[in-house]
Amino acid sequence: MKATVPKRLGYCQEGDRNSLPQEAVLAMTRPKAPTLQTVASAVGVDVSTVSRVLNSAADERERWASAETVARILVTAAELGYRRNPHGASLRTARSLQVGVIVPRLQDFVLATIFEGIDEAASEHGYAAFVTNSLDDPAQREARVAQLLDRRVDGIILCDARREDPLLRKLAAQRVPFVLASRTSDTYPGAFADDAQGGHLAAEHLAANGYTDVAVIAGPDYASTANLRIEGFRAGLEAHGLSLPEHRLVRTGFDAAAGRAGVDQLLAQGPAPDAIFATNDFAAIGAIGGLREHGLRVPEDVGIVGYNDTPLAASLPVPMTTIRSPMLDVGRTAFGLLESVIAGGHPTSVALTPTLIVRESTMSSAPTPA
Amino acid sequence: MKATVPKRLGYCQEGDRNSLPQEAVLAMTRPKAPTLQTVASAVGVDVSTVSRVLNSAADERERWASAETVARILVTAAELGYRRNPHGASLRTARSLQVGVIVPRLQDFVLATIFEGIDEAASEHGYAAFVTNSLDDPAQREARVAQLLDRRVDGIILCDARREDPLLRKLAAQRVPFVLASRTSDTYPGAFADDAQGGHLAAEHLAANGYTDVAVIAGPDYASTANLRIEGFRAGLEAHGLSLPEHRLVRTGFDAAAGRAGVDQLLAQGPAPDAIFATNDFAAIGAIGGLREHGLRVPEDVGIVGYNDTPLAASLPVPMTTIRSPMLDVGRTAFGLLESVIAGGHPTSVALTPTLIVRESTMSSAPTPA
DNA sequence: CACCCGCACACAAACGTTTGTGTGATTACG
DNA sequence: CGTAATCACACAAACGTTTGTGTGCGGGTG
Repeated sequence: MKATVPKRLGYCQEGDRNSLPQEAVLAMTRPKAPTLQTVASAVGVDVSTVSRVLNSAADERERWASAETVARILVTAAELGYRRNPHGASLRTARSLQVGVIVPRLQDFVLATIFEGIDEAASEHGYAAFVTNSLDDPAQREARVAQLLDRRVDGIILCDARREDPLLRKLAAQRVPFVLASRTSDTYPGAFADDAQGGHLAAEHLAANGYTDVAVIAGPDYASTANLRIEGFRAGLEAHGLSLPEHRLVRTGFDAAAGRAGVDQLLAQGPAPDAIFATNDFAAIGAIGGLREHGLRVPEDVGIVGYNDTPLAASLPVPMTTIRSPMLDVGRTAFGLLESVIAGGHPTSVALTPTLIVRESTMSSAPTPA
Repeated sequence: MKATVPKRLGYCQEGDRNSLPQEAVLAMTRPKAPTLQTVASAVGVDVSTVSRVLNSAADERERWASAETVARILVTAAELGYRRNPHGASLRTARSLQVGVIVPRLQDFVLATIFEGIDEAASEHGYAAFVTNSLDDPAQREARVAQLLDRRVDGIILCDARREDPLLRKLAAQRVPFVLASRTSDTYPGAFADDAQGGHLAAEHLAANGYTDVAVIAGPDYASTANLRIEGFRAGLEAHGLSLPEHRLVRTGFDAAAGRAGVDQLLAQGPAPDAIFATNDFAAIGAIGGLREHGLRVPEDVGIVGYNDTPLAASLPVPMTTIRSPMLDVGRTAFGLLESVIAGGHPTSVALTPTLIVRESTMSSAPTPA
């Protein structure tokens, strides 16, 4: 009997199953899917012919069978509801048409969006995409990568790369196809938003609006995104004759709690700055909360610039100036790069351009100039 | 040629590959993974023995081979780095150890968290989980489910069920193992937060704090979550002698923009309510923004209760009262139920209890009673 | 001593594909 | 008209597992 089921899985016994009339049992069991063989014998040809016809592009089909046979194969496959069994195919071809994605945390809006882009592109190209959290923990990410490799994914997209990342070197040594997304590392190819430019835009905007004493609340220093945004921001300030002194830069994290903590740190060191650039919208929201707790108002007392243009930014009590980065495209592009690597190519990284979205959080003077 | 790659992504041609010396090319190619056969001949036994030993629990192994053979198999498998090929296994067993998850949208913090729970549980049980968006669009979700089925997933978790859902009936008729999560529908089993109770808690809290004219901004009516929260809320109000008149209930959506729109709708109909219960934290944040635009302050003029206890809620300028629902557990439980269904069981739905988190957004009178 | 049983394995048959290599029949060509 | 090329297929061998069944051997029993 085929119906052996692992017992350890608290399997509802259903002793009645055997007492039912035969057809009832048959009705309960899922009818097994038609295979190439089913279609082949229905049409009266060999499985190989069916396989070739079904796997060819529409205009290539007649290379493998006569027009009439092609038609018969197509219609019987359709009416039998034939669907290729990916396990058989993958076993034969050693390609799974599956890719894995590692993100720091899927709860993070930015990463979720990037994955949406990856998933869209993957699905359009006949791939399926797995995603899992690494929680930015080296042990966890290594374990997750191992799981993906055990699943025989064709490639991996890493969204949690660090600078000097040993895991990447290991993957490269094992010739595992992979690309990066969101965060850069060394010279491995990947899809990124141009974070330096984003930082630059933020700085220019603040400088142009008369802010002179600006501070930055940034994410952890193992994330290239934070680093590049700071670098670009600093360069932008300097281009306008301003600077970012060390005590005006605090590094906390990417979430709201981190933003609040960042403000506490800044204010503990002296007077409040004119404006704060947070490298993440959520941190920015937390910062606004922190400022309020210290009796400071946005934008009257302190201007705020966030990053990513989360949907929230526009709907906040004080709509927030922020840098919009093309997260969905980062994801789509990353998948494209991975596909190229899988095909044996050596693509180069792609940087997508961010844009500045100006809203009220940096309008202390604009509406009613003092 | 398989190597068709979208040109738009500057894909490096690599004509040089053919000009390299033969060994160099061989060195570039990934060494093929050891199979059962590799291990078997290294040890000097049959593949079947290796398979049985490797697939048995530690204390069951000696049923299949002598202690010495078991040990030899184990160490050679380890030092060869043997990893079972899932395609071969799945082909044979007709089980993929993969499950699919359909969510309305992964960008939504709530759904991302539920998926995290599913993924955790799945991974612990040797399964891998796919997730994709349905965008709450019937055509899209049907297409996604079909893709999952084509991948031969062992079961599906649907987080976007609707009331009277034809897709669910279809799946049930085809005997596809599936469970629901987050949203209920008919009597299909699933894991949910007890949304009625959550609504009740919100109502009780508002009533107990002296609010009498309360309004609700809710999500779309095809989502059971919104409906149950409203139902529970209404019941809670009535238990305290209050009521929810029709014009105090507006249905928009789950995001910040929807919350803003909800406030506009409410205020267009007359005076502002005492308090607003939004069935989602993001909608609540949007509502706060909308209120501010109308010159109303939270909590001085209007109290706000959100839902889900998003991390943001605690760090908002005015920390928000909200209902915490155990999203991660919803995910974990959903996977457990699915596993049971896959094993042939008929589990019953599980409702997890939410808790009220009181913060400043409903403290107009509490700190300084008028 | 004949017998049976359990042990420790081996054998072999699938599962559903893909793809290299036949093979008859028809067509084309010199 | 003979030969070669082409067509329209069929055959068969993998890919790596899992699992039902077979088998020789040693030891215990009657």
